[in-house]
Amino acid sequence: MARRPSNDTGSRPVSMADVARAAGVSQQTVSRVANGLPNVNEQTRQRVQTAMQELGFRPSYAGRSLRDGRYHSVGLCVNDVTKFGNLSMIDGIASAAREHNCAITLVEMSKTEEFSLAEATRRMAALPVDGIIIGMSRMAPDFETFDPLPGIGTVIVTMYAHPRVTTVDSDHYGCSLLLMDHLFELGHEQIRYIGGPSFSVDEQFRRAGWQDVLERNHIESAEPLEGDWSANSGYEAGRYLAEHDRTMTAIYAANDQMANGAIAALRDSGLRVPEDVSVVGVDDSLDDFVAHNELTTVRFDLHQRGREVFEHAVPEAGTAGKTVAIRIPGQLIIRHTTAATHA
Amino acid sequence: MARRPSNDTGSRPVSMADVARAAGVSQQTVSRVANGLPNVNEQTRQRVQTAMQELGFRPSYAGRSLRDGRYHSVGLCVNDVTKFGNLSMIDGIASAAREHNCAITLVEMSKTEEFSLAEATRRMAALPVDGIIIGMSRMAPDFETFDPLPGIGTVIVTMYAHPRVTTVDSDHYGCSLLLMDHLFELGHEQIRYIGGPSFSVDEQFRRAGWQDVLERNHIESAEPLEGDWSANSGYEAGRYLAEHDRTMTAIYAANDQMANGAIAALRDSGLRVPEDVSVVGVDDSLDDFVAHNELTTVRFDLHQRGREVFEHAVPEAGTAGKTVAIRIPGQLIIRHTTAATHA
DNA sequence: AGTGTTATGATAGACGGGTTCTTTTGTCTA
DNA sequence: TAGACAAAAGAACCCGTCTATCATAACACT
Repeated sequence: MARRPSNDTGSRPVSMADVARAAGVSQQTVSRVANGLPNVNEQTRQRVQTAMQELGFRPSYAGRSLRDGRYHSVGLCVNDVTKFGNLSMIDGIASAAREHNCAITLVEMSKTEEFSLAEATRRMAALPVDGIIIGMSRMAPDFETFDPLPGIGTVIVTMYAHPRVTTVDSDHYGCSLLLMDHLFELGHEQIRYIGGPSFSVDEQFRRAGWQDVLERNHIESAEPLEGDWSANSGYEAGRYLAEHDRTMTAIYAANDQMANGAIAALRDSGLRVPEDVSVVGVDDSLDDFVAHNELTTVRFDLHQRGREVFEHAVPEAGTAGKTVAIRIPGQLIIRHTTAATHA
Repeated sequence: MARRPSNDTGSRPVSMADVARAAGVSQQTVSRVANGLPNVNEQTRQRVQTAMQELGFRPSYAGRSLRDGRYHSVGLCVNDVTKFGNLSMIDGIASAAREHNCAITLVEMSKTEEFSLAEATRRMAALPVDGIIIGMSRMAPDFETFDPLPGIGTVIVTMYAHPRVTTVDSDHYGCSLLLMDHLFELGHEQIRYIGGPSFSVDEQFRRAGWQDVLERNHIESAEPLEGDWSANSGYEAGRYLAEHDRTMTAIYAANDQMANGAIAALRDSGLRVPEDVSVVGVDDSLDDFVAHNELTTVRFDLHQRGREVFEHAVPEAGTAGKTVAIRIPGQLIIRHTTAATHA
């Protein structure tokens, strides 16, 4: 059987051996030069470096990884790259990874189908990753029973806590408390809620926060409305509320996009914001899209979340072991869609 | 020197040899089971699989890659994940990669600093990638002189053509032609332009398209305005135009966000859209953020672009070799911010 | 008994980089 | 000129997976 050619012409990538042959030295000397080790004659070093240049040598990632058992990459699994939550997750993790001189190995699962943590883990495990991060934007069917792969750091980005896996997320419950407290201080009590799709984990926690605050204040909560995160769905909901609820003084929309839609709907219905109805959102995501963004909202520190996620997935000496659940608080940003009630 | 333990307790990842030992078979047989080869007794197969389960065996990515010289991942280098163009690129490539059962190795370069293609290539080359994709949203200083690394597919996402590298992009020049033709058909001639930052490659081509159409029709083009892609910058520009240009009948904003800002500015200045001034944008990116999006715009098929990019970066048998420049046309979407002139 | 089939093991080598150990070469000193 | 010592370079081997041979059983079918 024909041995692959010794790279006179061959398509095989250039190895240290090829460089060694070209420079007339041993492969070890090439290694020494490549890694800047001492005890190499200056003349020899030159010769080797020239050979490297000419042959276009690049060290084999596979060979090196095999040797030192590390990949310098962290695996990230999301279902849909474009969703605000996932995007901001990628961004945050990317910058944390960069600080650690690490790449991200990104796998996008099906955008529509439900996916299990086991499946996500299985796919990530076949890739060059030192740690696994799974964005769980909707409840996985095997969340309770899931066991992380031994020997590799695993983090799930979600609000739910897990007994055997570290979870990290922005505090989607706490943001509701911030906003609701703000509205209460302004005298609002009849606060309607426009949520995202009910399968969304973020939605579940944001809604729970809204509901709990009302209950704690002994206010009977009116039925929450369900949107799909889009401005149009917020508009629909806003229209409905403007026409059917005369007692409402404020709307809490579970994201800024829906809040923006709701504001448009209220104004189209002849209601003033914030004079007649106050509106709040979450995410602080409108700036690029809307001129003079005036929405009161909550901003999350997504880079901090990225760092936390990364550092728990790839524990840097010592941090290892403990399973924790980290919730990163948001920050209330008061603009001009909220005002005190008249009463 | 102490040999690493044979994994009674050791932290070394589980290898085939470990599984073989546990199952009391040879490494050969484990390999046969792992790869579903025939000629393995059903009972033995069971035993091996059980051992794999118990030990948590996962085949070494490094070992396998070293062996068969492929990584099943494509490298993607961008400067800022969150920018619309980059995000949509990631999304398109991710879905193309998934179709090929491939992952994406993502490297984010500095968001602010200029980066060279050589630098990007150097970093990507040290990672497990079968191909390299570089998003060049601003002109790289070494674009002209850049030589791709031999032996690895390289694609630059940009409108500029390159003699030695395949480039792919949405047609940021053609989109201007589509929009300008549309406006001309409606009778507009005094069409002002609100562009993105001038260092942006997309901006350069969109503006060139606007300018060329005017010149071709022997219309002296008024000074283009420069924004930063944000709605606020579009608002500023729109305000300025409303106050200083009485002859203008249409505005071409280089993206939807600025268009949206411009519309708000025009209305705040007492001008009606589209009755007094028509407005168009590019990207079709408003839907999620704005209720009842009525903006006439151009939509790009970002998934097609992703596929083209991917398939040229990782040529599937045969496609290899030729350097091409691919421009994917956009699609004009006429909504209700454009109308015929009165005259 | 002879032939073939199936199951498994033993051994080795390829892949590329890096470490460790050993050998060679060169220089300086007594 | 011999001995000491350091610098330079080479040889061997490991990492884990896969494949390619052989070799050796056990078993079935004529």
